[in-house]
Amino acid sequence: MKQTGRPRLFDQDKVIEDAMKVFWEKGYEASSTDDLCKATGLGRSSLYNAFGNKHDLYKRTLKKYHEQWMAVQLNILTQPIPVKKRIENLFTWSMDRDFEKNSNGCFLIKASVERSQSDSDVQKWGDVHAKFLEQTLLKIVNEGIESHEIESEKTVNDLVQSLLCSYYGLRTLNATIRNKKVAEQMVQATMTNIA
Amino acid sequence: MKQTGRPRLFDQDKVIEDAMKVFWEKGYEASSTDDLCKATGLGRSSLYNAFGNKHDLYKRTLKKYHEQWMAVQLNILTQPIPVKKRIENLFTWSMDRDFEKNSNGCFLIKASVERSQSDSDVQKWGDVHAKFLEQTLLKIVNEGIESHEIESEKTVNDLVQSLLCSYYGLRTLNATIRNKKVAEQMVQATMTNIA
DNA sequence: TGCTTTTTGTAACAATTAGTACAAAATACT
DNA sequence: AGTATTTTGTACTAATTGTTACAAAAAGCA
Repeated sequence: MKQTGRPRLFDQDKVIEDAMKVFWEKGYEASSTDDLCKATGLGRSSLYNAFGNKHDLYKRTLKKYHEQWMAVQLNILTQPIPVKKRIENLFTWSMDRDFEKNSNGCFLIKASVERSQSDSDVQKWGDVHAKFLEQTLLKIVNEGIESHEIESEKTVNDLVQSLLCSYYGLRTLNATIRNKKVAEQMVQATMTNIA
Repeated sequence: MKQTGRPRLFDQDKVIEDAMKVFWEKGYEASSTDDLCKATGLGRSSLYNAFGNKHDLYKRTLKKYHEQWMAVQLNILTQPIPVKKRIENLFTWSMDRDFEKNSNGCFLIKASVERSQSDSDVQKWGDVHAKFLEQTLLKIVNEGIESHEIESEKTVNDLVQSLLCSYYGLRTLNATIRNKKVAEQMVQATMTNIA
């Protein structure tokens, strides 16, 4: 179903991705519409015509981020390798992202800490992302218990909650301490909890 | 040593505290100098005359926050009660702060996630606060091991890193999920790791 | 009483902010 | 070719931003 009217000169997905980088790096408040225009290459008219306003565009970036990384994390956690190794891979993968050049950590964590109190869209996507991770971990920890890969006196719930907590802690500390050696120790320390 | 000149009509400490609330709630970028004037009751002249500029005032609030809560946390962790109970108290105390009305979590965590990448003062105080917590935990976990209160095959370091990670994770998740029941479960799950 | 010093209130500054008005441009359909 | 529809570029808005200028006010000291 082709549209009538002048065709767009830009790729919508690419623009959302470019805008995401701006919000990710600077945060919502510190990102000006001018920054967004420059980063996306769009003029103000095109940006407002296509996305409504700054906050609507922000929402699109949150959704896109969630969908992208949910897929990646799900992939890591469903590989045909031992459960513990998969979990460790999730942690080392996150750590590697956190220590890439110009990394700003996890966009959704940053957005949640900055704004979830005052922005229900941020609240929603932060929540969705955390719940997804929790459910996925629950599934594979159960898998590990059934296959006797994981043997623990703790309940499945305790194991999962503790892992989720460590995951968010690692990513937050990586933004604070910024020391890869320390991060690696934390991953190892976390793994001892599902020994 | 009394100063010459017109005396101040305000209490410096009170002003820093009021300004802290603004930065804490809105973040640095979203806090306008007008917000700061209104919250502190000072005119623009007085504020700039006394604190230089917005960022210098921000620095004062970071320092004050660190010093205040460091004292509280240290007090919790050095009570004459079992080590495990002290650690649990640190977690429940933090959780209670996170679920107070209009809570914005830990100011330093929020500031670090928002700005530590681009603001060396935030970086510094976030780092100092984390290191303080780490060192204090190290001291009392050692204490717990020597008194045989804590018996674990894990190294002291692993225990401490895991606790620190869980602490930051809990506080970050409390900003994201905002569910006290879940938070309580996480504290319990964390405590099973130093069983 | 004057002189110095500091604080205070008012007014202003240039720059930036998010968002809009409007006409020209580019397409599809008739 | 002409019309409808959408996108685009330029210019603009009104409000807000952080910061400063300056004179009046309030104290100590001579």
